Amino acid sequence: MEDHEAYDPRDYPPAAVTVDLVVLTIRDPDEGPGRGLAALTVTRGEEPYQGVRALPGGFVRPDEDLAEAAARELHEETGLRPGTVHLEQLASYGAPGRDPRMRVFTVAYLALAPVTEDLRAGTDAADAGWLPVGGPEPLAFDHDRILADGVERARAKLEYTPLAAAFCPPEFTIAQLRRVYEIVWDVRLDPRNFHRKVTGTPGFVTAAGAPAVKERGRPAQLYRRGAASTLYPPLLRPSVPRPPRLRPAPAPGGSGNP
Amino acid sequence: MEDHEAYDPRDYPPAAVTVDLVVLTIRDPDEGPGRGLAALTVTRGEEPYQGVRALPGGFVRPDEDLAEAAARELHEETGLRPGTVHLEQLASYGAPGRDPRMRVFTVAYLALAPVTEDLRAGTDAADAGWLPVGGPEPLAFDHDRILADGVERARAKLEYTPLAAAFCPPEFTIAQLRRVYEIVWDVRLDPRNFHRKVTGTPGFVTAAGAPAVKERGRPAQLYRRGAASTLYPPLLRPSVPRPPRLRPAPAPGGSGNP
DNA sequence: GCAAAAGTGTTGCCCATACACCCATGC
DNA sequence: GCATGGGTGTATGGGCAACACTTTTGC
Repeated sequence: MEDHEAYDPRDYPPAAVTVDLVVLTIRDPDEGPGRGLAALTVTRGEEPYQGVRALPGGFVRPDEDLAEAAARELHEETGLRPGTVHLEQLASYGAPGRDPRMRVFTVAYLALAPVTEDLRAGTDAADAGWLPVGGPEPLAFDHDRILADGVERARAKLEYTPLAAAFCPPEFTIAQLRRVYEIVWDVRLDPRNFHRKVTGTPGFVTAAGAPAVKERGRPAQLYRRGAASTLYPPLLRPSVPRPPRLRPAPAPGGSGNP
Repeated sequence: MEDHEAYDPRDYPPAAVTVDLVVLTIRDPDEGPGRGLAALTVTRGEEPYQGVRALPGGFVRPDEDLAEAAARELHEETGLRPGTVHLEQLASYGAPGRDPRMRVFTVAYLALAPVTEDLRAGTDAADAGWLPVGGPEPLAFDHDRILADGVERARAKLEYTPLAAAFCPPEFTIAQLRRVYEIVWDVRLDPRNFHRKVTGTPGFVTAAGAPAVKERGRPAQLYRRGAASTLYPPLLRPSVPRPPRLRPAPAPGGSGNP
């Protein structure tokens, strides 16, 4: 946009700007096999990559801001209304040749959808479906890279934001929330300490009036998402290996006291 | 890029994609007034916003990836070579009308430059200069918003990465590093605890051979940047007010023991 | 000696962990 | 009763803030 380089259309052949969506959800949070993170994908109907799964997305319209385009695409693909789900800008990708047809820049957005959402309500893409994250099937274009960036963003944000609740229905138990963390981080968390930590962090969750839901064992208290936008103190991933804290070494060449 | 919407040039009038740079540095780290964060700006030579300062930037060339374009612009504006400075993608902006001439999408990059760098070496923009962050002067287009996003990114990243060293010359003292934190976060840090914390975090800094530099008082040990890409444990901003940890309240409707 | 800055030792608090233990339900 | 899952109490260890104290220089 800066002007010390003039814009000459001959130097800059037509470029398209699209919005691609990384929509993540958690499947079968209580079941053993098949449970895990899944991403929304559509099967491409034409070349290139015909028949290959890709992230949903589309062109940014002339009257739209980027976030508006992302929200519109999300609604078209899933029927989810913005406000219901978390939606944030992820990153942009624009390597030459990433689409063989023309120069295409894409702005990727990350959305987190509740576990129970049914895709089929209002979707305009009947070929849409959830694809387990980390599977062997490669996506079209550079979408594997975009998906990996989205997953890593989600993993990191669970640490210092209450975003894990975005994977849960409006009312949820602490154990459900814990399973979100365990699945996304691929770790085991102590149920007792997790409970205390979550209920003790201001604004993370608020107790719902309904006292309990019954399945097996003692009924659990239901909670709703709290008002906080960041968690203090954060929940740090135990997966990162913690190197032993270094003793501040005496500086080399320093005048030690032998 | 997805294909369930065909691309029709009549629906999508020419769009340009640019890269804008938020280059931050710290001015006068030891002096009182005038010290603080500063951003690289250029004065616009033509309409719109003629004579107004703006972030440096330019068009992405057909054979360039986004990161390459950002590195090229950075070199053109400052003479800094990639590898010398930290450069990362920040966010993208594309509201309709943000440039009155045409639809312009911009991918912003954040760069952190050492304190002592002299701009004039190799710059092609003689009208470039450092503008104190937070001053009253508004920037052209939506660049105030982009700059604010860049500053917030830098503030947040100092917590869990060794990026503060990017503001320092190759060899620096712990006190210099502490002043970076104090300026960027606008807080006071205890010199003793900061020293212990930095030297005790694996990979943050490594002692340089040269024992000391003399100014006033006892000469300080010199350090270089370490190999770590993330800090564990992180240095948390004391500026965020810490609400008292909640006692996990007995759930309402729960069967308390009165 | 005195001021100034670098760097160390020490203490107390808070938090995270680990785990023993109690509570409430279905069968 | 017994299994199952929800939730609390408590001991232990470690990081961090606070601050007294020592070291090394310029004046």
